Amino acid sequence: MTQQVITRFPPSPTGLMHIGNIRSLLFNYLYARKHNGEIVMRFEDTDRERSKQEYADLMLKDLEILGLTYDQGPFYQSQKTDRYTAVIKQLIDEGFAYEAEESNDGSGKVIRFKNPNTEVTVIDCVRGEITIDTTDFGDFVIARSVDNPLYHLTVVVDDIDGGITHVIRGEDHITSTPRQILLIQALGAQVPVYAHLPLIVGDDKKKLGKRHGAVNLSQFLEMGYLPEAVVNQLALLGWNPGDEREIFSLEELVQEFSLARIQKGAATFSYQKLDDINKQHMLRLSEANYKEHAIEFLSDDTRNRFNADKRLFDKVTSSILVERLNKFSDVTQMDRDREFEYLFEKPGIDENLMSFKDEGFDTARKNLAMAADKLEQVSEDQWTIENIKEVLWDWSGEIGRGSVLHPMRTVMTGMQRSPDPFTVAYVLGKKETLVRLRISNENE
RNA sequence: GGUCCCAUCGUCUAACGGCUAGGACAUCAGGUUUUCAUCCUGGAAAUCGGGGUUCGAUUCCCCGUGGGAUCACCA
Repeated sequence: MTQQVITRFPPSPTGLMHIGNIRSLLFNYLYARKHNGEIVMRFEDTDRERSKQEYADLMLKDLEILGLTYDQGPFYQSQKTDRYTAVIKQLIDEGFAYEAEESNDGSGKVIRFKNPNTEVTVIDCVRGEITIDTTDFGDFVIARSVDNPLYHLTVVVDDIDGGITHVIRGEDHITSTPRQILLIQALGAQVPVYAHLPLIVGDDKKKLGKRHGAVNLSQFLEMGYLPEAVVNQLALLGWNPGDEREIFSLEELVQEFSLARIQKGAATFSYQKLDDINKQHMLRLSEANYKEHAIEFLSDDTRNRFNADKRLFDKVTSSILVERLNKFSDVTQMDRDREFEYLFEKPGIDENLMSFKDEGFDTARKNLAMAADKLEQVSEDQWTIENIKEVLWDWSGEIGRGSVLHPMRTVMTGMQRSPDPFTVAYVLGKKETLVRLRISNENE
């Protein structure tokens, strides 16, 4: 048996969880789970100024939402200073590091690593061997003082202490890898396997950032995207299963994942593709789950009205929403456009709207009366879209479908554009449908 | 600028050196449809350029061009 795989989630709690962040964590997750390994959760919070506990808490919550579980931690580097201090002292004692006199703020000293100025070769799963001359780095700083360590030092110590076997991270870390390898060698530890992921970029090909729009998970959730869709999209940015499948749950991704199928080139984030992936994940949802999400995106007013008639919302969801939504926030837009209004209130009579082409209102009214008579014959318990359509289809074909269906749809909804009349009639129910179709009575 | 990385349709990508370069999203056209949405069918659309190696390069090598990352007492 080979060595147990251990990967890590090492975010810095200096802000909200970022898409690029999540992608790195996701790949660490997929690789570890695929190989029955473990994942260590740790916060790299040595920057005392910028790190905040609240960010750490929010990040943990995001991981939970995404389903990215870990096996150890969360650990906080800020709580391990004794260990780092010991390592720094050891490095100094062994001549690998030294205290330098200068310091930015003019006070105190700084700890520098004594660079052996050698060439270091990084063996990377994605890119092969990358050789870099470390002379360029000079004697880089590893700590502000013996008890105030910096990133490169803490990463290396934690990876060694945690027995991390695979470091999977963004390509932006590639040039700092040789520095870390130098430290690992000085500490006499084993160098992990590296995999540097291609960057996710915006339309301008630059690393995805705030200026490109939404980048935080919470923003995507607010826009009505499903966490599993975000995960799916991120996995496909820089990786593919080797065949033409595209829709995967997290579990399915674990099954298919392989470092060998990671791309080298940067990938542009696409909302259009996300929409498509999201829609397909929405269709995988159970009806109960679907409704739960959809109702969240309604205005309070509309939500209350639907809550008062759960059966109505069931019908709307299964016959209208599933057909029309790409993401759940689309219901917010529909709501704003008053596209649910007709469900609760009978729209006023608009003679122009109801007249099909140049047939005029009288024809419309006559056809509506006939349609009502036909529908009268469908019993309450047979009131389905299929049955409604069957009763009207052939007959309306004889006198012109538009002449019947257009007035019917508009008299029920009051809208220029709407779902088809059969669906609308089904949702409204038999009684209400007939009331709306029989306009003659009230006008005379 | 130094160092490093990368390069297939607009976008994400497939193609152990060998079919007409395949799929998805987007787009366009046609069809179904009273409308919108959906759905069906079809189309257009790519190997950055130049040299090699080879019987044969998207694929391997070199040069160029382009893009990106990184050069902190941030992570």
